[in-house]
Amino acid sequence: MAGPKGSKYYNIFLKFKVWLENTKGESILGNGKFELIDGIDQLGSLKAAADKLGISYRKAWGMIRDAEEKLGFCLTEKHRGGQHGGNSVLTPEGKELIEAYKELLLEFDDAIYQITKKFFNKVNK
Amino acid sequence: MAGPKGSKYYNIFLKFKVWLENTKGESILGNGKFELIDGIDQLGSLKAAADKLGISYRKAWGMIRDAEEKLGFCLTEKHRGGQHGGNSVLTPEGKELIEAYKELLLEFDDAIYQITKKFFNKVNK
DNA sequence: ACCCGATATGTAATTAGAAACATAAGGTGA
DNA sequence: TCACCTTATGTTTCTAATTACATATCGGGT
Repeated sequence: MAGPKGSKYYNIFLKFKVWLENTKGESILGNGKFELIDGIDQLGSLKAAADKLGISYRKAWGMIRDAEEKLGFCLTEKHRGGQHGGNSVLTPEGKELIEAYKELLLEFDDAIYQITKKFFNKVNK
Repeated sequence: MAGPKGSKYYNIFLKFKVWLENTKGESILGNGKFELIDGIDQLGSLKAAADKLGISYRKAWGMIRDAEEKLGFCLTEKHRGGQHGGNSVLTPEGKELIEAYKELLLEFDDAIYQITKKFFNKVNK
């Protein structure tokens, strides 16, 4: 809860978001894409990752293309055809990126907790 | 710059955003509205603040109404008519809020700086 | 009484973004 | 060679979010 019961900011929350951006100010990838990439890592296919997140394959595919295009290198290695129709796995760079991002989130959560507390303290009389 | 020249993440940046949200997951106010409120504080009128931000009066007015509605208390005190047509000033609560927000941003910047350094270190080979 | 400039607000028009639809292509095993 | 499943991608349809347009109100000063 954001503040003590009855305070002005009771049940109001401070939220935040982090993402990577290029010099043009375009978003390269944020939480949604990270989750998708993580899903590919876990499940071994874009289709399966998309299903897990409840988004269409078309959308998921576009997300990956967009991210890789803007980064300038590939996060995934795709294979189509074959016994199971195809599959996708992370490149070493992709793997590195999600690992770093996971740690980033942890550290962020920590920092945020402190800052949030201070904010509501100040604002709640 | 995000990393050393030639590194994979050269000219890629970590960005963030903070905002207030209610229990329904609706955004109450973020950076745009804070800037507007700050403008009102500095310039003494919604019109002037809107002009400063390059947005229409109609839009600015809607932003304030929306924020106040969702917060459940007023951030501004509006007067219409009179010698100069009218004016708006911040309520004590409004003033408090932008002050707290400004400090919040500073602390956020600080945290981001630390975390960013670590992130790009890990990800740039 | 009227003018001015700012607040107040409904409605219509435009745009952007997301989701849905459709279809091709690739490779392995039956 | 055909079936199967996944990657690959263009096009179109919806929907949500902005922006634009149009007006009304208010009160001090001239």
